Amino acid sequence: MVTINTNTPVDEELVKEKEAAFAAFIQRRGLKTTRQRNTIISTFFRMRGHISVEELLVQVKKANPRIGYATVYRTLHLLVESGLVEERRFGDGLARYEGHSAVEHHDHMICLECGLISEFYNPRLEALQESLAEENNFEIYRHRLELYGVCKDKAACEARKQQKAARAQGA
Amino acid sequence: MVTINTNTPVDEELVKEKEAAFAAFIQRRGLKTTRQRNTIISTFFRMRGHISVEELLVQVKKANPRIGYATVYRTLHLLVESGLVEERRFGDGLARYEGHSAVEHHDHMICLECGLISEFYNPRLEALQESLAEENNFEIYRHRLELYGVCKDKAACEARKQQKAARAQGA
DNA sequence: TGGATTACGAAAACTGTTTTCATTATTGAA
DNA sequence: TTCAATAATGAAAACAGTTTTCGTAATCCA
Ligand SMILES: [Mn+2]
Ligand SMILES: [Mn+2]
Ligand SMILES: [Zn+2]
Ligand SMILES: [Zn+2]
Repeated sequence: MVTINTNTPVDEELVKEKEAAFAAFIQRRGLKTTRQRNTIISTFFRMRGHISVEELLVQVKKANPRIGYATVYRTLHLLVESGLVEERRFGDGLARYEGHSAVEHHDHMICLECGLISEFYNPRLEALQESLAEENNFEIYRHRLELYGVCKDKAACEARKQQKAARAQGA
Repeated sequence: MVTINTNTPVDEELVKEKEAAFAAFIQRRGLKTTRQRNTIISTFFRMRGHISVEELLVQVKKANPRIGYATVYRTLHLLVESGLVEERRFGDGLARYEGHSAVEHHDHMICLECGLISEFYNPRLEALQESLAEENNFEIYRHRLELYGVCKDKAACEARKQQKAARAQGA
């Protein structure tokens, strides 16, 4: 298993690449380059994790308070269409977005106590899914696997939970 | 792999068992037995597949047109709480419900062309997930795995698609 | 630089679901 | 059997997240 580390700082090189890739996409589609879209994508790519529209908007407004959420929604759709970003839904009723990690595809473990989302990738798991699809005469385009449960490290889990509560209080 | 067959007729024995189990749950919780709830659950348990609220309400109204969707929603929540029914979300934005099949837990393959949902269960897959969780110091409560793709049997897939379109037209 | 085209932002609309609230039904005790 | 107390119902309003509308503003190519 590969467990994907989310705590490393954001790689500026990579961000620049993604910004360029998005610019190319905009070009290709005959769309226009705008101040707002640039602000939104450069904010987004510098954030970590699985980001909700709300969370993104808060950050975006720090750079330009006049940007509204319609534009954020619209830009996120473009990011998804460009293939640079994936939409996730972990069952709390809101869409979350993530730029691709180092590993192209990955699945998730979600702690129901502290909210920690761990990412993992396992080739045996992927292969097994393929073979099950094969048996059923089915061709897989994409899949989603989410493991819901709790951290076994209760101390760390509780600490994250506290931290989260404090943040919610302050906000 | 076990592929679960959804085309067999509903087992009346099993339905009666489920109705009894729900009655027991209602009792245990100190809730009241009502005409509406009985209608809703007996309708639900006689339907097959992954049923949306809308689909259920249509059938329920045939037995009692005065039943509103608030009661259907409320009863479905009770069914889920009772453990007799599971809620599913396959990404089309609406909740779907299913009574347990022969196999307690199962995962899904969803055809993006014809909408066919195949159910499967594979112990190796389950075990692999457990071992991945173990490696990550995580305890799984539940999981969801969905494979999205297309049927390889194009003829059968197309036929289902046509049938679906015809049904939508007629409704 | 003009002018067709695209994007923006605020607000309204939409969708699936939940809640409210006045009314009705169920239930266990008298 | 009544009789409350309690819970459930149904219509409509509220809700949350997201999408659409529409008048105005920005972009960008000839
Ligand atoms: Mn992820
Ligand atoms: Mn199923
Ligand atoms: Zn945790
Ligand atoms: Zn198909």
